[in-house]
Amino acid sequence: MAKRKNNEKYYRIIEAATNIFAKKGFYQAKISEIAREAGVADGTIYIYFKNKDDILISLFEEQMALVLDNMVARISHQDDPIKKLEEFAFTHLRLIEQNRHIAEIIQVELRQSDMFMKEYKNEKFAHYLDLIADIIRDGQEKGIFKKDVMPGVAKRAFFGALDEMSRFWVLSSRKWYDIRTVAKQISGYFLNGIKA
Amino acid sequence: MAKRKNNEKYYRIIEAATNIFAKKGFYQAKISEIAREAGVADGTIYIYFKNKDDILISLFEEQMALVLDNMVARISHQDDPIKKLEEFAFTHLRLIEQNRHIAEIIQVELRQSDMFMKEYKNEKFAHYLDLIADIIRDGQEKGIFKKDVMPGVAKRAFFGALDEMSRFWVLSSRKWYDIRTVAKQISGYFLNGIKA
Amino acid sequence: MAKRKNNEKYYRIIEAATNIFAKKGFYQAKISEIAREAGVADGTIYIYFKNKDDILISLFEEQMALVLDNMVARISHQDDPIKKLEEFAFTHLRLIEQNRHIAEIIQVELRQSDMFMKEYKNEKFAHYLDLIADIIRDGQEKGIFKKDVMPGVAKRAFFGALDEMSRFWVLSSRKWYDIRTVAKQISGYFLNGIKA
Amino acid sequence: MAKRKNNEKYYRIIEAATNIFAKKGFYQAKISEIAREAGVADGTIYIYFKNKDDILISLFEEQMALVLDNMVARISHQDDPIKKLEEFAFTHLRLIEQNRHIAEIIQVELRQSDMFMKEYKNEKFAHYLDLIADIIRDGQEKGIFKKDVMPGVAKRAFFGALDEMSRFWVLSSRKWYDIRTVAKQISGYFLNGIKA
DNA sequence: TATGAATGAGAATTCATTCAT
DNA sequence: CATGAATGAATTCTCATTCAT
Repeated sequence: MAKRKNNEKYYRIIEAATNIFAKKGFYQAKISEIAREAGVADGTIYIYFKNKDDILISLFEEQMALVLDNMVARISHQDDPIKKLEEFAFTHLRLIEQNRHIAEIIQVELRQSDMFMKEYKNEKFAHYLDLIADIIRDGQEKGIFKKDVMPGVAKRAFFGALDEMSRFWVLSSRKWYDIRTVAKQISGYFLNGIKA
Repeated sequence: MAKRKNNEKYYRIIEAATNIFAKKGFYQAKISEIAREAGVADGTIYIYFKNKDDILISLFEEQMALVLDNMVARISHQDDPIKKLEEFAFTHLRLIEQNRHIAEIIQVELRQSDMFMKEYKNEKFAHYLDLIADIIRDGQEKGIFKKDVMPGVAKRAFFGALDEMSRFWVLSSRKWYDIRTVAKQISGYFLNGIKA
Repeated sequence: MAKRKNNEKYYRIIEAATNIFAKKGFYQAKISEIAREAGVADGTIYIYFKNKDDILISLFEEQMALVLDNMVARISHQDDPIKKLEEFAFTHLRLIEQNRHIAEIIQVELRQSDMFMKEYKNEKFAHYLDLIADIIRDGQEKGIFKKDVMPGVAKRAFFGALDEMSRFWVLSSRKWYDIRTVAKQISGYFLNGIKA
Repeated sequence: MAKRKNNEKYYRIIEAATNIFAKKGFYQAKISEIAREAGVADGTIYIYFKNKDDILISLFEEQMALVLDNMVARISHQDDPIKKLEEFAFTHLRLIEQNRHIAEIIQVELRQSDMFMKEYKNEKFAHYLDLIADIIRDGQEKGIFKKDVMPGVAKRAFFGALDEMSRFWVLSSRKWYDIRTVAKQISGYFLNGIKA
């Protein structure tokens, strides 16, 4: 397999696949269609990717890396765990809004890959969730959050709340609520719920 | 298409499909395997179902009907909106625990069907979410919950929190937390967050 | 197999099949559709017919019997071989015009049944062609037609000329020529060609 | 779809299909059998042809192109419209005799394809018929043929006469008449019939 | 590296026919 | 005779992947 990084074609294929997966879904997307969209030959895709699942997973990893970096940068601007969680909620929802294709892929198509759902160890995603757990633990140490809150449960509850809202947006044709309002609401319930 | 209701074969096929989908995934499940498991001929499946997607959707509808009835019965035993939400969380998670196959299908396989994700109007599920919204509105009227909580957002946040926990369980090989504890935690965050 | 003759259902099925074959073609026509159109159960068809090919062949035989009787009656009104051939041409074309469904089946669908084309001994059709040969032989004996005309060739040439015209009509959406004119033209070429 | 022309595989498949269609009939011919006979994989056929009907239609077009060229070359050797029609009859029948497979396909199998019968605009065949009409018009202008002969009817009558004879040959196991005799007979009836 | 023609395993679905009622 | 649910064999076509150039 060719060196991926710093290779233009690798990113052309990733981008083409993002569009096609979002438009057609993982199983309906054809390798030849991705190749055409990327302006390469079918066979070329197999120089950069092991197989179809690998395109999806690579696409996901590239995006999650950006999302992670973005999120880390945003919340590092805040010191207060409460502000950090508010920032997390808003940044997450804004990302979904600004990248409908990516959001749709993560919400819907990613879950169509058996390899992804059942075999892939999703480290980037685990890391993303752990950003939340870390904030909560930090807050507990600072005496801001209740001691009996279980970070491993709370991180999932918080992410799940945001994620369900995202799913609703992605699957709806129109947006029903303002992002800032929703972010406020969700972090509001949660923060009041875990505050000491 | 033959009459479905009160027909033994219809339910035999639903049950067989539940097992096979959970074991292999929607796309890897073969009609002939479902037929064999159900003890009918391949063609018989097409007397009761339009196509493979239809099996999945029918399976979902049958289960959601049971889940809805079950949930309605459980929460109607409670008067207090707070108790109702606690009961909802516990009942939802217990249901997932007791029906791993069904949970796995709803969490994973259902999302592999384009027909389900993109065409199907999911009324049963909307109804399920609205049980939560109704409890919240009731609590607001009784002055128990804050007036500024938006039921349309809160119902998704609450469900999302439970659902993400379910996904974690379904995709994990082992169970990490006790159900009652998790239900308590999640309804705890949420209730403290929205209480007046 | 039930007695066919004098049985209403037998004829109801024949009629239904005539419509469905003409509309959809032999291979696209479904037994269940014919059954529905005839107002009987699928299985009932197999009481009156051996199989699908048998429906087509029976249909053809019933129609050819009518056509033959009709044609024999018409040409027996004439004594003169020339008048007989003119009458044959006109009667044949008028039949096609008045029974588009039947014409279409004979022209198109009948030829889609392998059994019909390759195994079936088409006695009714042979008899129909022999009406022409008989007229020609009669004319030769009376000194009206050339002795060197070969009746076995001429009967096919005459029928083929009429049949090709019919095919054109059946496959065209509109009628291009007046029947009487065409019958005149065709019998005209032919009669002048074989007259002594 | 790959470039067809100048591609060896395209013609290998056409030839294999010709044999299989003639031997088994269109509906009994299996794609995998054609592929095996052509020495290619099943999937390869779909690189060169849209579907099974397309093989049949392509086969027909390739043959009709040859037939047309052949016929045009033959009749252009003659100046006299009478000689031209005699040549047409003989060439047509000889072609049928020398290409039993192709004749059988055109006579029998082609008519089993709904796409061919109901959608395909048969330009090559129309052109073939018009060769006859052109000769007749030419003869009329030269005062050789009667003015009242309608070329649009006469071309079908002449072709139909030849075609019915061909059908008879194709469906008979043995040949009953000598080609030159039959060509003479048929063009004889017809020419005497239309001569001024 | 890049290509794209070739591969061929694989599976959903159809529908004529049967037969228990 | 009539029914129509059940059968299951049978086949087209798709498309991820390979590999000779």
